Amino acid sequence: MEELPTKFDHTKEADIYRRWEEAKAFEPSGHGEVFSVIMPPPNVTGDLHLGHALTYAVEDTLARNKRRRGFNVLLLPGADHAGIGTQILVEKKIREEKKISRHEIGKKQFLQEVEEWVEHYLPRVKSAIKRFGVSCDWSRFRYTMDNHSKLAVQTAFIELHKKGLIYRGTYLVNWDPKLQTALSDDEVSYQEIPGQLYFIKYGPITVATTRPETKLGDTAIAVHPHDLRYEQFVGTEIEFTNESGQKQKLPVIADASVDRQFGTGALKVTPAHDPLDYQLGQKHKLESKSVIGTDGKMTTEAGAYAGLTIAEAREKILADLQTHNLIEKIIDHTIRQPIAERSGAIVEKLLSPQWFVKTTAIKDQAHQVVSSKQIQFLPKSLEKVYFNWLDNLHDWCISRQIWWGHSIPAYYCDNQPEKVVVALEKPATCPICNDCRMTQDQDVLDTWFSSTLWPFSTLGWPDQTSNDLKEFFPTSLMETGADILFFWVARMIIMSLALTEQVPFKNVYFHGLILDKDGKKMSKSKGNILDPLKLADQYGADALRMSLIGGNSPGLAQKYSEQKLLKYRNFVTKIWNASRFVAEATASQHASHQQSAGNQKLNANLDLDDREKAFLKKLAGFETLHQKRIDQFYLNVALEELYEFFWQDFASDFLEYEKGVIREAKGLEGSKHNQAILRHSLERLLVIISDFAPFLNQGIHDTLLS
RNA sequence: GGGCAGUUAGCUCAGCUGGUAGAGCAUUCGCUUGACGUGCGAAAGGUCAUUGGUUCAAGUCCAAUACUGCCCACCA
Repeated sequence: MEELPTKFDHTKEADIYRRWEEAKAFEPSGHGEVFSVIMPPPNVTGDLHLGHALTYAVEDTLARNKRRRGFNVLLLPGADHAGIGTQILVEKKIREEKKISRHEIGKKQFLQEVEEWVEHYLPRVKSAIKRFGVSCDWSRFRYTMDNHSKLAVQTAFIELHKKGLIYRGTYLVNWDPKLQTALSDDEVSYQEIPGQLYFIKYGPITVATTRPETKLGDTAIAVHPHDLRYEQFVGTEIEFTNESGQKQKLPVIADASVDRQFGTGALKVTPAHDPLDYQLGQKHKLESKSVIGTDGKMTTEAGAYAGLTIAEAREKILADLQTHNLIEKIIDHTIRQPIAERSGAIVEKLLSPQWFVKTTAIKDQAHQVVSSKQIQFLPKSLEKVYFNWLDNLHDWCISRQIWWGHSIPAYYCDNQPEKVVVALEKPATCPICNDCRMTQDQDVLDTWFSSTLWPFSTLGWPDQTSNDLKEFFPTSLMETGADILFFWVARMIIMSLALTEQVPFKNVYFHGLILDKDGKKMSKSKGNILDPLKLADQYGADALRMSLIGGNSPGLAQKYSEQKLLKYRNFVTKIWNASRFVAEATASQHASHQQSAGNQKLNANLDLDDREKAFLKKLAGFETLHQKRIDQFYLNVALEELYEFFWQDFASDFLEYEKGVIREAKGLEGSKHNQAILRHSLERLLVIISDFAPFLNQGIHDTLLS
């Protein structure tokens, strides 16, 4: 008899996947209860990290479990065009390779470069997903910039506009001076840095500010209505000497939002460059004076300071104030600086015409569907985080002044540029002036706009007659990282309610961040990235999948190291060898019975001893509990228990026992039933294992149990 | 300033609806040349962060405290 290999050859995994794919094993069966999962589309930038691998492992394990139990399973793969992210990378590429900027290369040529980039990376993303063994339906693969997605995005924009949920207006937005685009609130993070608080004399009133250069855009002084120190000035105009030595006048207003404790209790109001000041300006009908431009330099409104960078302007204005003895004092003060998450630039708040989604109009509904359990979060604690986000929600700025993204179906009248028509096609003649050819909006949409339509745009929306939409929507589960709760999950809920009047999914499983072994975030700059593809090649995809699932608790961060991988690599080897033993010990018996593959019915006439009865009972109990764990999404617990049961109860105890009996019996006949039970038990366990380690299961059946 | 989470063996972490603490790795001892890039058997190691409460019974529920991490927020 030829020697069987003593370990699973994971280099064959890709071949196994190819066979599955050819057999079209992953398309929905068309019958049974529906289980639908739309996979989070990874960025086409091509970098898959361990978080992606974890997502795939969880989704695939669940999908395989449901599929083998007769569910009608849809697992739909896709990829995201990643607007700003991709644009930054392509800009970097042409800067390095061609030594030119995107402005030099021009929009048309630049987009060509992006398309080439995508063509290069998209296949990589697909093959990575395959490498992890994900049993998704490739015939339904979608990309956020494919033609159908474009139609969905345009339609969504138009419908929301019709409903009054999308509007255009000039508001204070987050401006990234480096990328030259507006950003949403969620794309801005804040860092605390040491700074100064300047006490500047405005005649009789001294105000405290961290940003003296915005002084040029002041249009009022605000104080608290009950502040006795300033009561006499409220409603009047104060006159004072300004930085240029000139006399200047500003009105004094009273507003309860002013903090009496801070600084001097008096606030200089710069409506064009600060959120609170902006609100004050709206409320008190103040003029707005934009002194900082989109290029991050002072505008002509800034007079003598025009053209200076913000830093230069600050320096000069402080010097000028000093000259006129207008600085009372300077103290150290920690300031919160807004940073653009993508580019790292310091974000400026400035007035700019942009498109917005009126998310605030849907937030009550968005709150309700979660509090009423129409959507369940796991872990539940994230519901509070979600509610908190909704409570603080502002409308969502969706226009971006970049090039790579979905275009906006809005057309301006050339004669009256303030007039706009929103439509799928550019009107042949302008319905406003009946004269011009109209110009399309040059901006593109925030990447997340198309992402938020994903649960239904992938299923055929806006085509209401789509079978997939009818059958699989709302989807059963969304599995993703807790870090994109706001960016994505919350907005999917809002957009789905606004456009389909349904929830997008019934369950959300959030996994936590995967950290390195020291508990640090993995990032390229730190050089502590573990590449899941390399790990899969080194240890096998099954071991990788199990190591990620085994260490994951919903919502909690996990420290990850190759040590965890070793545990499951050994588990794979253990399963292989237990199967190898059973195969060898039962080969002749098995053949003589000519059992058909998959027939796991145990002959009822077999005479079982107590030990065997006990084991089979324990096995049945384990199977029941295991399925319960899976149904509750406790995959980590389910896997750990499987590990224990297989290794201890099956391999070390039961298998060793039967091995002894079979050896004793020597002759085949004497141990026939022991062999049958052993084989039967193994096959039952392999069924469960196949959810977690599909390649291994396939390999065992191909090589050992065939 | 507000919120959320974590704190369990040396390390990494499990522990569902409360009932005399578990795994992997590391350590110690023994065994094993035919399933097992090893495995098997055994040992050692924890007052489950602290304090108080509920209970016949708490790592598990409640309250407070401490430390760590994360998120949110218009103190200019």
